Order: sequence, then structure tokens, then C-alpha cells
Amino acid sequence: MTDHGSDDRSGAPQLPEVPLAPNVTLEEIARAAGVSPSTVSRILNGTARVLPAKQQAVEEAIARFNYRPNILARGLASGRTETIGVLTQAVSSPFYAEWLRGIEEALYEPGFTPIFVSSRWNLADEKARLEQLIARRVDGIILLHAQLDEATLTDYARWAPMLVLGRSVQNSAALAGLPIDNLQGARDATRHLIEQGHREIAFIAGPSNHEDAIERLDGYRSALIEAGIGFDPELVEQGDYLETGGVAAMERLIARHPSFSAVFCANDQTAYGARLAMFRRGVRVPDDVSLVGFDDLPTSSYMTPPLTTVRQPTYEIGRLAAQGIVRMIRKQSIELSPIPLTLVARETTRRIAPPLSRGDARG
Amino acid sequence: MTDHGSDDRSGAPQLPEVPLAPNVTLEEIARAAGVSPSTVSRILNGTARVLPAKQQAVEEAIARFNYRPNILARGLASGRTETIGVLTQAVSSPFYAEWLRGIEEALYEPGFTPIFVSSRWNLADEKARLEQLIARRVDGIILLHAQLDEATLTDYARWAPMLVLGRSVQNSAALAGLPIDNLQGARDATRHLIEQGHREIAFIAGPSNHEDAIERLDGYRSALIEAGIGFDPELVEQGDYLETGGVAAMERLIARHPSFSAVFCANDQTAYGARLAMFRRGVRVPDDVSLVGFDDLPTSSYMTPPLTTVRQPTYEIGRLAAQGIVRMIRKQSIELSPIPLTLVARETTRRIAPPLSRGDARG
DNA sequence: TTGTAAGCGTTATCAA
DNA sequence: TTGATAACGCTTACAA
Repeated sequence: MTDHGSDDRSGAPQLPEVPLAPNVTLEEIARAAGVSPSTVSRILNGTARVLPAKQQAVEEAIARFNYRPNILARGLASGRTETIGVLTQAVSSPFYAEWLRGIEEALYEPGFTPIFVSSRWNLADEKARLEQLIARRVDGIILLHAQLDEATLTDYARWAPMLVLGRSVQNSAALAGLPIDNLQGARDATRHLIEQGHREIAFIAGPSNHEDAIERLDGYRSALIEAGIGFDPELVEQGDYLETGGVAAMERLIARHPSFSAVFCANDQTAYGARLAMFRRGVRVPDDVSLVGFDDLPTSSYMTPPLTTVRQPTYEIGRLAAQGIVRMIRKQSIELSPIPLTLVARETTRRIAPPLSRGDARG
Repeated sequence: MTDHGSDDRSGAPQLPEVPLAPNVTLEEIARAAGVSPSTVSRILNGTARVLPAKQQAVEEAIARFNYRPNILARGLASGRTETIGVLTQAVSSPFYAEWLRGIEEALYEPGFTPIFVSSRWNLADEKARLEQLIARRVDGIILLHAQLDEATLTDYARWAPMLVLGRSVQNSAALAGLPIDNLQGARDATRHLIEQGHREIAFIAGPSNHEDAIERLDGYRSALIEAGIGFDPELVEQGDYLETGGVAAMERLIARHPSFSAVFCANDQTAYGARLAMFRRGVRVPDDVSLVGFDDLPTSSYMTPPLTTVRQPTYEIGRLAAQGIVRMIRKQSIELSPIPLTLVARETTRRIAPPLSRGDARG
């Protein structure tokens, strides 16, 4: 959440000297420069060296007519489109936004253009959009949290290499997964609360059919067990990764089990909802209850108080994905180790008892 | 900010019965069905009626081979791509996200696919991306807050109809603008504060080269003058539409002019920053200072306390834009009246004196 | 109603 | 190094 604002609108007004003329064809350029179409094509693509004189004549003509190759024709003839399909679950999600930004920027350099489509968390849509991308002959596809099963993905990957973010798959030359270590992140967050003296730590879970939501719950559970506190299902409420779900879950929690001293939410949006529910009830954060989120959305550092959360390096993950898919397209090998997550301790958590001795493991 | 979460993942797993086969061509379908390629094309496009028997044979072949037309070839031959280019300033902005969602959903129905590109607030990029879209032969273009001057836009519009959101232009068949009434919105917000008894109302402005930022400042100013309070430049601080700018501006304001009772921010992100700066200083909202934002980002209703702000119906505007560009492509007339904005009074503002008499206008 | 054939604007193969 | 020429997969006159 950074940029409805202005950044670097570069100084000069840059008036349009030459009107764009997309209807000009390669053939006309060839004629104007007194060479054959193939020569023009070669210059355009750097496919072969050409006499400097011709090279210059062609470049002049291109500039004069402000010629732009027709991407459709090029794609049809070459089989390549320099386009990457990016399938997201929701264009408007603050969570995916940063991924998209990373992908877009990293794709720009090697000359690829992303096409974003969104499947709105709908399995049928996901399939339809994927086929649409393939029909557009994209050179590769990046999937953000695909829900389709691996067999289907493998099948589609026959038409274009695919990289799945936030999921691990049986890696091959055509299909690869870039997993994110949700379990470790959730465990760290829970440990953080434990170290601060919390024992009754509630959890607001994400949708139970989400792989990463399950991992986060597992991380929470394992940290509790590991610390000898034990896992109490009574302290877990179901959320849906949305603010509204956070509000509702928090209200149920307060009504049902008012003695917890901390709440760990499966994602930041849930934490926003939980925060509001507590605000309404007059429960102070962190004085009465500590709160931890997951994702580190751009807004989270501007909550009052700023939210302690598990940071996903989404922008960097996006860049990695873009670089990865380009390597796959070029038949280069890629290496995908799970992305580690880091806890960002801000101001919604507070120590409530002397810290546990950290030397334990030693003895 | 709604949807990292789950919505309606439809039940059944939907296994891939038929593997996709994009390499199958129309010609092969024709052969398999025992008809000519043109007949297949006609069936695909509904261009002409065909004998039921042939129709069925073709449809069977299409299903059997799971045939998908090559969009590139189709575009090259027909000159249409069923694609709309959407140029945004920033994919990752929470503000644009809702516009994109509206656009995407409304485009889906008439069968168009959006291609999103972002110019990152950079004028040169804006131009480059626009030319890229044209090179891709998109059928139409939606611009979110274009910075390019009108002459340039008019020029580009020769290649594809363009619709500019949040800006008014000299409307024509090829270029249209959908203005948003920022001035009225800002005036309403300021009036709201005045009605609540505030007199020293500070303003944190947006970037001074943004048309809408200027309008918002104008709205603020005119409401003050109209109420007989008068405009005091001392109460205006420069922001940049970003959270960081809001923090900095608020700090300057507090240091320089600590007596104001309300702050109106040019957008919500600025308000988030201002809110944090006040939190750090122990200034309570709304007890000590009332705060008003602009945009109504999805997160704003989850601030603590929930932010009073001017709501832009962004999703709906996105839908309107999508419908508009489709009409332009179809050479139908479109009608564009400025979008009105509405104040959403939430909990960051508070009455500090007896309200002004509302009957004034009567006498 | 249907088929034939000529594009659409490139790239790529093959000679020269 | 360069130029013809045949694809690429579809649409669309024009004919039949």
C-alpha cells in the first residue's frame, strides 16, 4: 500500500514529436529503406549482422514512420509472444498486489510483458483463465496460489512452463513450485508470544481448505506443544482470511473464552478485524491482549498501534518468480528453496511475565 | 482490501477429462468434421447459419480435440483481439485495486479480457506502455489517471478508443473522460467538520501536480471561505498521497501550529500516516483532534477508530469504465456525467461546539 | 448454405 | 550478407 501517491514523474513534458503509426508494416519499412523484408526483420531481432549502411537506412525509416512491429503477427510466426500470464486469485487483494509489483518489475528488464488475470478463488474460473492464457500463447505462466490439483497443472504445463507460488509441487522442467515456509513463520510468531510470558494464546484460523492456512495452524500448534503448553482446540476460532471473519471470530472468542492474553491471527486482514472487535469491546491492545498477524501488509505498520506480524517478502518473491519463469522458458535450470519468513515485532504485543529462560536447551 | 481470503471455491474437484490441445488447428477440426475451414470459423463466430448436422459434427470434433482457437491468428486476421488494455499508475496501489476489480468483472461478461500494465507514475513509462498496448492491438484502452497531455492522448486514440478515468477531456468518439467530483467531495468533508464546530481545520495536501489533489485543496478552501472562516495557508501542509508523507506533514503541523482541532487529509493513505504521527505524540483521535481522509480504502473502516472519509465508489466506477469502453468499441454513444462522492462519517471526527444553525439558508 | 482462396504482418528456411 | 518464399492459424470476400 504505497502508491496512489506520486513517485518520480520525470521532469520533461516529452511532447509527441512523431505520431504513432501502428498500421505501418515491416514491408513498407523495407521498401522505404530499399531492402527486403527479411533484412528489416533481422535488424529488428538482431538475428544476423547487416551492412552498416542498410542498418542505418532501416533504422531511419523505422524512426521516420515510428514503426512498431505487430506483436500478433510476430507471435503467430515465431511461436513466441514475450508474454507471461499471471494468474492471481484476486487482483484487488492487498496481499497479491505486492507480488504483482515484484513480478512486473522483474519481467520488464528481460523484455517480457505480464498479463494479469484473476480467478476470484473459483476453481472453474481458474481453469478457464488458464486456458485463456494458453490460447493467448503466453510463453510462460506464473500462478499465485493455484487451487487446481497437481495432475491438472502438469497437464497444462505441456503448453507453457508454469511456476506456482506459495506451493510445492513435483518439480520438473515444465512445472515448478516456490514454497513459502508458513509453518516456520507461524511457529516463530507463537514462540514470540510464549517468550513474552503468554500461555493462553488464541488462534484465529484461515479457511480450512487453504494449504497455507493449515500450515499456519500447524506452526501455532507445534510451538505450543514444544513449549509444553499443549494445544487447546477451545482456543481456536475459525476465520476466513477476511476482516469480517476476524471480527466475528474475535467476538465468539471473547464470548466463549475470555481469559486468553494473546491472539494470533492467520493473516493481517483477520487481525484488522480482530482489532476492531476488541476496540468495540473496550479491550486494549496490547495492554489487555497481545495481537499478532501474518503477511505484513503495507498498511500493517500504520495500524494503531503498529501490528506485530510475520513478514512475507512478497515483493522479492514476485521478483524471484519472474526470474524463475524466464529461466524456465529459456530452458535453464532453476533452484527453488522455500522462502523463509521473519517476525516483525512491532507494538501490538507486550510482555506479561518474566521471560522463560532461554538457556533451557543447553542443559 | 477484501480478498486474500476465500470466497466461493465451488465444490466439485472437476478433474481434467480431456487434455487441452492448443496445437490442434481449425483446419484439423474441419477435416475431422468433414467440412471446410470456413464453416468451422462460421460456427465458432456465429457468423452464419450452418446445417444442424454439420454444426453438430463440428462441435463434436471441437469437444473431442478440446480445440481452442489461436487468439493471435484470429486477431491478425480479423483486426480484433477482444482485449482491453488497462493502464494503471501502480498495480500495487490499494486505491487502484478496486478499480481494476470493477473493470475486470464488467469486462468478463461481454467477453473481453483486460491486460493490465502499470506506468509507475512515470510519464515516459506511461507512453511506452501505451504504445505497447497498441502494438498488442488491444481493441480499446482504459487509463487510470493518465498524466499525458490531451493532445498526446488524442493522438493515440486514433489507434484504439480510449477512456480516461478521473479526468475530463474534450470528449469525442475515440477519447472520453470520466471525471470524478473531487471538489464537491472535499467541500462536503470540510463542511462536515465546520458543522461539528471546528474552525481551525488543517489540511494535508496531495502532490501539487495532481489534478485531483488540486481539486481537493480547492474544495477545502472554498468550504472555508463560504463559511466565513477564511483560508489560512498556514494550516496547509504538503503531503505526497503516501503514508510517509502524512507522517512528516503531521509532525511539521504539530510543531508549527499546534492549535488546530481537525485535520483533513487529501487521501486515506495520508490520513494513515497522520494518524500514526498523532499516536506517537499521544494526540488522541478524535478526542483531541478530528481526522478526515479521502478515498475510503477498504482498510479505512478497520482503522482504530474507523476513519471518517470521502467515499469514491471505485468498484462501480471501474464497472462504468468497462461498460463505457465496450460501447465505444461498438461505436455506440456513451454518456459520462461526473461521479459524485459521498462523505462516510465514521468515528474519527467529533463535535466540539454547538452545531451551526442549519436553518440559515431559509431566512 | 458452403467452399475456395486471398490475405493479416511477421519469422524462418533455403538459396544465392 | 541478403532476398525469395513458405509458413503461422485464422477470417472473409467472392463464388458456387
